[in-house]
Amino acid sequence: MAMGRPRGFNADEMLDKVVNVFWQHGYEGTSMATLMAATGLNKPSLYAAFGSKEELFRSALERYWQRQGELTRKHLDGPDARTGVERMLLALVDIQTQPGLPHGCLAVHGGLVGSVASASIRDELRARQASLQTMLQNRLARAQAEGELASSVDVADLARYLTMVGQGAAVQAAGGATREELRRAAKVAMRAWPEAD
Amino acid sequence: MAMGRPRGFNADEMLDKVVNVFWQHGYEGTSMATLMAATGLNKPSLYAAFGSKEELFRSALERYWQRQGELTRKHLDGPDARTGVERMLLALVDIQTQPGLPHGCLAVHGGLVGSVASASIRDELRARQASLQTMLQNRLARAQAEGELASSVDVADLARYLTMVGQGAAVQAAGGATREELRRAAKVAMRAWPEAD
DNA sequence: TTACTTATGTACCGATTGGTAAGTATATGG
DNA sequence: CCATATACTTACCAATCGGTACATAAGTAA
Repeated sequence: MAMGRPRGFNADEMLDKVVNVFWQHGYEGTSMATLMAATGLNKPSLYAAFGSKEELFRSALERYWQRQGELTRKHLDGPDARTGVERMLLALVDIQTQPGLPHGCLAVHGGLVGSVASASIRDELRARQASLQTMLQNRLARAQAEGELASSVDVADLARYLTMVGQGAAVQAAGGATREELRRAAKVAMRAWPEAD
Repeated sequence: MAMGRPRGFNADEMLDKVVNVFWQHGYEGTSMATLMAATGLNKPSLYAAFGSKEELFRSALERYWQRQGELTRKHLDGPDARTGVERMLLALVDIQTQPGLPHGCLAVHGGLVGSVASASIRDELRARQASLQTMLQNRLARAQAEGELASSVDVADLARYLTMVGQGAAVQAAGGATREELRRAAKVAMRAWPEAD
């Protein structure tokens, strides 16, 4: 069997570059021409390696989500829920303000607006955010079962609040807030943590 | 002097419709064809009445900002900073979850991502958000001068945190969170208010 | 009615969008 | 060396983008 000509680029490296472009400009703000410039590939190579623009975005999102998720989710298994959540918020801030990378959160960026044509993309991005909120809520429910949180605490409300803080931090980061500013803001946010009773 | 044919529509009413379209889909997610469908006008009428798409967006933003700003800024003059800020957050939530209108905040929606071509639009939207943050900070500084806030409080940090909460609420609202859910989240957020010492 | 001025409807512009057909280059397996 | 299979390059596709030229409709001032 003939093997055919090998491709002249590393698909994984290229996907990383694609992630950054989508991260910075969003799905609709990124054109195939932009991706060609960022990767140095021409269009047929991109399509052959990754499929359509939408498939390419989903692949990029998957990579982004896994990479950044590893850096955040692990913190929830901290010594207690409070410090776990605080560390997770701080890790989120760090991700959103990495030097040399786009600031903010890819999932938040694309989940807000867009033409009707890209509605399914928005739905997926929102679903990702919701899954993170659910994960938080589960951690809080566990803390409540273990007695760390009072039974009077509404873990759904608290999880929504914490998610909101993370999303707000993404907006701030995209708008130019610095890592230190956001770290301090995250610590202010933690003051809303329910007092032990 | 001949007066010419009068226009067959009310420009102010049409601008309101335009506001809603930009609010829902953002600047780049909205095409002139979408605006034609939403207003019932044809392209030359839109251009004659409002100028280019960018000018039309800026007019819509100005209208949006003034309208919603009236509903929020007034609360800052409440009996004290704490209740003023809380009322403002709740008013913000109400705006972001009005029935029959797009959910979220027009300024937050468009301020995150987009192609390089629309960078000046993003800059303006971010500037609006920053101005709100500054207004909040000024109110907090006044409260500090009046003794309502301890001198140890960093009003810049607190203002950034509160802005972040509002921006996070916009993300949540765009993602489908209900008014009641966000009202409860806003009350959780207020627990971070510095204790009187 | 006539002259003039502005609004509207249609049809178009060049540029860009996502996506692809077809020819050529470069590897492997026989 | 040869056949085959895959990748790369160029050129192109229809559709849509924001924006406009031009002809016609509809009003006012004389």
